[in-house]
Amino acid sequence: MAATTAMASSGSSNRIEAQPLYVKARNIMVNRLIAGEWRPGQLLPSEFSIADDLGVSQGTVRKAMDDMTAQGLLVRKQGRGTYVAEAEDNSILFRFYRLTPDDSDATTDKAEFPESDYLAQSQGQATKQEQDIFLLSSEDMVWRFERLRSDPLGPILWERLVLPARQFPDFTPTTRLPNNVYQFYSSRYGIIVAKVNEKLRAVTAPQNVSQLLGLPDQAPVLEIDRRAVALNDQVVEWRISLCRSDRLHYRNELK
Amino acid sequence: MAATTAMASSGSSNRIEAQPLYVKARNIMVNRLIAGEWRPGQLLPSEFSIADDLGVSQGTVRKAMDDMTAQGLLVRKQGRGTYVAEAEDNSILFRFYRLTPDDSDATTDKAEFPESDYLAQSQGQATKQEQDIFLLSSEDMVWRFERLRSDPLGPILWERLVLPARQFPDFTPTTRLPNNVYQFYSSRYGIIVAKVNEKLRAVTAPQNVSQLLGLPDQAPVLEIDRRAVALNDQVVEWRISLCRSDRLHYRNELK
DNA sequence: AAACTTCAGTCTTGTATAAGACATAAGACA
DNA sequence: TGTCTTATGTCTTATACAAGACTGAAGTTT
Repeated sequence: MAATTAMASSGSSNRIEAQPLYVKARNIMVNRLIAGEWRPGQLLPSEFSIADDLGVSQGTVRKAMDDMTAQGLLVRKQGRGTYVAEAEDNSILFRFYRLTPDDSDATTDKAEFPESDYLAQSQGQATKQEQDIFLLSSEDMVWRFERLRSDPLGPILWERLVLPARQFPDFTPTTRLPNNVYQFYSSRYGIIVAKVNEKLRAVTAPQNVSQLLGLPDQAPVLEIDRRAVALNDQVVEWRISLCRSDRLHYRNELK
Repeated sequence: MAATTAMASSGSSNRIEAQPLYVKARNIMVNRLIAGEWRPGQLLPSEFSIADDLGVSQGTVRKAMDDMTAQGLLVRKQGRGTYVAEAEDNSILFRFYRLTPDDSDATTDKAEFPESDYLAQSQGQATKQEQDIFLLSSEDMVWRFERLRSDPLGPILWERLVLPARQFPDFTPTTRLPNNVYQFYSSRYGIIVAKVNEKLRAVTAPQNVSQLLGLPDQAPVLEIDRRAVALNDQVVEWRISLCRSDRLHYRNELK
């Protein structure tokens, strides 16, 4: 082991922080991701060189990376190296997309990713609720989108999407979100979405929505309230979707 | 290393199966769980003794166990040993229970586990659909339950539950399921539920259900179609729940 | 001369093992 | 009864080697 380095405390000092080396290593590396020092798609230094940098062995760095890989943060390729995951990796396009046509039974048989029609897009001051969600003050601005998403058979869902303006500085009232937003956040702004929290309810569709979706009046639809949170635990996106439930369902696998 | 054992192939035979030792070890151990050789709650032999048994090193066995622990199959306790997980471990009571009152915001603030009132219970021949789900023949029998589940504030959901009779030989028309069924399957029959697949829809409640739940006629409710699958990939439980969605929601966290 | 193949060297991640640290429980002993 | 010792577990770290992937030199063919 190296003589004197950042991590190798080695002095059995009276510091209370009894934390395994690989946990410290993981924290350091995750912080580099948060800080944007390592950006999505980037090739990381090799396990050996990181180990050398941190003053630990390759196995320890590797164990730290195990967690991050399992979490989907990193992607390893034997013989080539380890990359910061992009939203497209791992067929992760569908990681957060749970809607499936009723007929396709196989779990692997994925639906097409729906297209989007934009109904409205505007910037405005954050409402009380939005301030709570994004931890903003009353002067802060947010972007709001309304769009209708459809697959080849017709409209699937209506959704309202809110983003804190600060995180997306170069937006204009005419910039459209791409189809895969998390890929977009990742590649363009370096925002890594670590998880999303969803709340599902069954509600009766408002008249305008049921019309847009081509559903009868008072039809029941699935309401999905989703908050995407980044690695630093900040909410970076809030969306409410109203999904038709007559030919689609929300599929979930719990382990 | 031991001289000649089951796993240490060592012969460099022309078999194509190039599988890492730790994968083989994991398969062997999972099979012991499936076979019931190791039952839920049981203390496993130590990593060293298993390693000795399989003819590999402790580290390899440990790596195999890492996966199983992450999967929730095993529970490790430093200094004591490794146990086969019980359904109650890991506050796993709520692992498959995703319904939360609207007011409780914190993810850790768990709702009370609801009580059950049984409306019907009977044994009968498997329908076509049930044969498909459980891979049964037309003569095979199933148990069917109907129950109303309530929390202190009143009824929450109505559900119909189907079990293949073969798996639960000592059932009678009056035996009630305990509140935590997966704990029950595990401790009594050694059936380890590895995962559950759920399909969610928004539907209008049938009149009898809306009455039972105290909802207005035509109220939208959340329909949850759940299939619990055991370690051997067999479906061991099928249930359809209709949940009130006015003061509860289904919460999901995707990583 | 240009294009292709082969192969060795060197980089990477993946696998297996060993040794010691740390945690817990049970018996020895004052 | 309380403390110490010991045995037996898991947990952490390090090391050695295997296997995949790229690079470039050397040879071969066209």
